[in-house]
Amino acid sequence: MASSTEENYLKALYNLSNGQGEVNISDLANGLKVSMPTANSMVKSLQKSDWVIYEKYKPVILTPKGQKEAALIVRKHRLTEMFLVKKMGFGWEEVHEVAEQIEHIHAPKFFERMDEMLGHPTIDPHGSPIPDNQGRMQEFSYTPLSSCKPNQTVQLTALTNSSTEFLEFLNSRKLSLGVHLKVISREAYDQSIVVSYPDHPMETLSEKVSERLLVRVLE
Amino acid sequence: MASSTEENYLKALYNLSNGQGEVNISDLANGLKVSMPTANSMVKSLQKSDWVIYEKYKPVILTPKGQKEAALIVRKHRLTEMFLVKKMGFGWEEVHEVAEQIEHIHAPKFFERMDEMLGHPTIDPHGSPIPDNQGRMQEFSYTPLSSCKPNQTVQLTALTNSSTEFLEFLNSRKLSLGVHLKVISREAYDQSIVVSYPDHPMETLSEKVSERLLVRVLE
DNA sequence: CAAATTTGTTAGAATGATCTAACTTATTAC
DNA sequence: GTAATAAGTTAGATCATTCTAACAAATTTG
Repeated sequence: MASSTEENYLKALYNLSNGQGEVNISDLANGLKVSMPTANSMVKSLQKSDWVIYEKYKPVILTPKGQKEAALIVRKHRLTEMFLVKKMGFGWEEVHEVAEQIEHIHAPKFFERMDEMLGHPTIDPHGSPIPDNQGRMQEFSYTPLSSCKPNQTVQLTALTNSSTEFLEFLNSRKLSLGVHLKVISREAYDQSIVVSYPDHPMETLSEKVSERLLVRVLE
Repeated sequence: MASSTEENYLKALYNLSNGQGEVNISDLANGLKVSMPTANSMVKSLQKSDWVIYEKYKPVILTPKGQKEAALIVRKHRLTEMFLVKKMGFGWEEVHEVAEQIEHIHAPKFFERMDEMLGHPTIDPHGSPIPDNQGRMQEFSYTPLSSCKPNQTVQLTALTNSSTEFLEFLNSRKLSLGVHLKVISREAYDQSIVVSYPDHPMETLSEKVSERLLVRVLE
C-alpha cells in the first residue's frame, strides 16, 4: 500500500502526464515543491514497487498499476470536493485543501457512500471529470474561452485551474459553471476577451483568465 | 503543530489518564502497540513541546495544553463518528476505523460544519461525551450494568468499549443505546446477569459484557 | 559545434518514528 | 529484606523522507 507521500507523487505524475504520459523529474519536483534529488530518489523507490517506469536521465512514466492507483486517489479527491460542496454547504473555493487531506483516507465504504449520496457524479465542482471506481476517466474535449471567436455563444463547463484565488476571482464576477457567455470581442493587443452574460452586459477577461475557462460552444 | 503520531500519543494519554491523570510508559506503549523504548523517546519529545510533564521513572502527565489538544482530537473523532452514523448511514460498529483517520484532518471548518449539521451533539454513537470546541468534556456518572441489582430497571446509555466485535455482539442481541432493561437475576457463580427488554424476555449477559454496558438507573 | 544553461544524479547528512539488545531502577513476593 | 519480576532507560540500528553541495549529462544558444 502506498504511503500518503507516495500517493502524492503518483497523483502529481498523473496530473502532469498529459499526452505523452511522460514527466520530467524537474516538473515533478516543481509540482510537489521538493528538491530534485528528493523527487529523483522517490521515483527510484516508486519504481521498486512497480508504480512507475524509470531510467536514468529519462522522463518518468506511470505503469498501468500506477495510473490506476493515481486515478483512484483523484477520484477520492474529486468525490470529496463534490460532497463538501453539495452535502456540506462549502463554496467551491474552500474545498481543495480539505480534499487534499481526505483523499488519503483508506476507507472504501466511506467514498462509496459519498458517491451514492451524490448520485454517482461524473464531474467535480470545478468541472473536472471524476474517474470511476476502476480508475477510468472519461475524456472531455473542451475549448478554452481564450480561443473563442466574437459572436460565439458558449457555456462555461470547467476550469483548468482551481486555486482559491482564481475561484474567488470568478465568484467576484459571478461566474459559475453552467453560465452562458456571449463573446463580444477580443483585444488583439493583450488577448483579453469581452463577454456578456446575465446581469453582466460587459465584462473584460484577461488572457490569463480566459485560457483557464473551458467552455462548450453552443452556436 | 502536532504530527499525526504525536496526536495519537496525546489521545492515548488522554484516554488512559483516568482519575490521577498519570499514565505509565508501559500502559502507553501497550495502548499504542509500540515498544517501551519508542514510547519513552516519544514522551521525551512531547515534553520538549510542552505537551506533557515527565521525569525519569515517573508516570507521564498531560499539561493543560496537552489536555486541550487531546480533547480536541477526541472531539474530532466523536463528531466524525456521529456524522458517519447520522448523516451517512453507517452502523455504529463501522465508524471507528474511519474516524481514527479523519480525526487527524486539519480543517476547523470541516468539523464545525459537521457539528452544526448534527445540531451540536454532546454524545457520540456509543454514548461517549463529545468535548466542546474549547476541549471541555462534561462528566457523566454512569453505572455499569454489572453492578446493578435484580429488579432494577435501567436504561442503556453508553459503552466502555466500542470495538467492532463488541458492537456486533450487541447488534446480534438488538441492544442499542436507549433500550430499557429490567434486571431479572444475577448468577453468583460467574457474575452473569439476566435481563429482559422489548422482544427479549430473557437474555443472559456475561460479566465481560455487563461491565462494559453503562446504564442510568430508572427505578 | 563549443559554450552556457538547464536538467538530472550521487554523496552525505538530518529528522521523525520505529525497533532489539542490554542494562538499571522500582516493585512484588516470599 | 533479599530475590525475582516488572517497568523503565540507554545505546545503537533501520527506514522513509527530506535537504544541500558537488558533479555529470543533456539541451539550448550564439
